[in-house]
Amino acid sequence: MNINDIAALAGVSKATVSRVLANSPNVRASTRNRIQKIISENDFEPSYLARSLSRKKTFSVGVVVEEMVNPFFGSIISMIENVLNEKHYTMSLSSSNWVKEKELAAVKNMIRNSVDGLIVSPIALNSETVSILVKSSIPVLLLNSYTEESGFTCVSSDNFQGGALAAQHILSLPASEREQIIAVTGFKHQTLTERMNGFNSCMNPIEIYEEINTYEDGLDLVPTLLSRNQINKRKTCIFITNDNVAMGVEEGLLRDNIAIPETVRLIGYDNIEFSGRCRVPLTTIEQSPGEMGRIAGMEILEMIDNPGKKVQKYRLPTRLIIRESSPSRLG
Amino acid sequence: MNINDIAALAGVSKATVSRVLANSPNVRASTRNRIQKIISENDFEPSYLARSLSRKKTFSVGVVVEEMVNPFFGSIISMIENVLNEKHYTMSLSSSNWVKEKELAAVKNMIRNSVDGLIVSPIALNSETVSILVKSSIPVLLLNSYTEESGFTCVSSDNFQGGALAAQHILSLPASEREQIIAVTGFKHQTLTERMNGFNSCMNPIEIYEEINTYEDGLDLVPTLLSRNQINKRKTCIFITNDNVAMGVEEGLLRDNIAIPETVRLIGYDNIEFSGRCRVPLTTIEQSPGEMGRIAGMEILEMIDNPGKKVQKYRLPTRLIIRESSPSRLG
DNA sequence: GTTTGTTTTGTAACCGGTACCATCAAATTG
DNA sequence: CAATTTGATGGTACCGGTTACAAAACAAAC
Repeated sequence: MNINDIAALAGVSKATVSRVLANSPNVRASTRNRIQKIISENDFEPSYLARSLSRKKTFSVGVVVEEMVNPFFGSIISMIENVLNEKHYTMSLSSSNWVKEKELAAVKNMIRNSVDGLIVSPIALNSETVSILVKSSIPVLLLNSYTEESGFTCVSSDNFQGGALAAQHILSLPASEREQIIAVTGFKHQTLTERMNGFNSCMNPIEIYEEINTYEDGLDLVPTLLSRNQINKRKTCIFITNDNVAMGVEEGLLRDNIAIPETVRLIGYDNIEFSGRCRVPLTTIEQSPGEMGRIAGMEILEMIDNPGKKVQKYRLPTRLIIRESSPSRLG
Repeated sequence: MNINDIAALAGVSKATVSRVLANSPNVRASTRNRIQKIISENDFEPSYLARSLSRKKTFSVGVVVEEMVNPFFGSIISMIENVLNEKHYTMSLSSSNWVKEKELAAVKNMIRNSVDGLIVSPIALNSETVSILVKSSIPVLLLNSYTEESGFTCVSSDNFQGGALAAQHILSLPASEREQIIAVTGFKHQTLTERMNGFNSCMNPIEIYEEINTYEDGLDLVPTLLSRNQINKRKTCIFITNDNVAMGVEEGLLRDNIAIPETVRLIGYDNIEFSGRCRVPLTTIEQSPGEMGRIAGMEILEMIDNPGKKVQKYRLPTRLIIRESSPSRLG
């Protein structure tokens, strides 16, 4: 069942059916009604493939993120979808699972599918993906990533400020509560690096542990922490650039009967839903993934509608959430 | 830059370029090389829109779920995407956010976009969405939903068995540990109803609370629980058909200094990542969302390749995970 | 050097819409 | 009443590919 069939049934040309489909005013009311009746009687739905090809517009936006099973990206994606749907756009979603080849393939695929715009959360900024994006002729928005140089519109959290916020919280404590400072971060991703840069801009941790990426990594780090830093001897503050890892460290410490926050204070990052519900609720830095998604969605739509729009750099502020793993003061 | 431009540059007809694009063997090697050089020099990517229109095949599968910010659906979706990508299919994702109109719109949209197959996790089975799906001419797979009657292939967890498993765990306890049984469930969704049916098939809770859907609902339920059932007087087992809610109940009980599991035992459902990390780790029923996604993805691809394939009904078994909120025996 | 067979390439219809332009009837105007 | 405007509809090229079929090129056989 296609537009020709409907035209034949209605005894009109397909141009007229097309006008009805597009709600053009230049169709006599009686003709319109007749055609509409036939359309609904036959459950006819026009092919968006053909329409898109002809109109050179798909009303779809591609979204490529590092992972989906992650409440942070989940919130972003969900909000992007809401914004797009409101304007009758469709979202095409792919995840790279942190592998650059998959990211590149996903982006190429989106372009071949003629998306009207592209929102990408790149694994790295110096990648082939990004150089493809530079050449691309469609609007591109970088998510959760910030770059000064190129002509990209960026929407990211202010990770530097977030790291600084964590440091300032520690500095606000009495000196006796912060005899030694330790930082724990993950692999080399811009977001994590900036968090550490912000943190380090305010203080000098005695030790920085890198490549600690998962809950289990956090758990496994505890013995090292205890032996190398004797954190049960000196009042220690540990800043961990990721709540999930922080929960691992917390669990490890509790298993060794280290008192939180009396002996060790923990400051996480992300304010994931469960960081308020773990054994000792985490003091953490809150981002606004929903807001990031909302802005990214609105912005890409504006870029599509208005190709001359000038590049924007959004850096969303973060907030300190104080909980029991590191209260303002003890007791 | 399109296929005609490439053809002109190479001095051949577009049919020949099309053959090169499709890796047809019927092209002289020298011609093929010349064309391929021109293609890569110009970064030419064929339009999948045009190709799909012509081939009547999009290599895309639509997926409609209730929500995305949810580790259960996140795992499913992520695995579906993996399976599809492996076979060079694309996933189109939409979420209904539990509103039927959005679900219907999403499904219609997928169909208009000519997806080759559709995976839907329906909000309800007696909806307009499902009746559209019945009429649809493309392969449809119902996810997280089970229906005997119609010709749908279904992939779901065996929720009845899961509920029964929870009940059997309680029955395996000494009678002194289960003086009264309470059940807490959410809104009328097939999965939850079946969990309760399975549970009730083994025992009769003295009270069933319904429409308890969120962590906060769980938290708020505790005062009612205490006053109506005097759960601090009798050893009580509470079965809650959702871990997130169970964590709310747990938190509420702990705030009232009710001992878990000494006074009250909690049995949740889902085994979400954090149910092992909350204050008192939850005994719960584990599903296999990843496996569901894998099967759904493989199955829909087979249905697409082989339209005559007979309908399958997958019901994945669940497992009891025993943790501290209700151990096999106390102490 | 034809004839026949096999590759390789070109032509053109088609997929299912959109949109420009032409046509024609009805309505308005002088 | 003829001239002109307005409104509704039809004809058709086009979007960018694919593919059946025809034609041409080349190789092998007689």
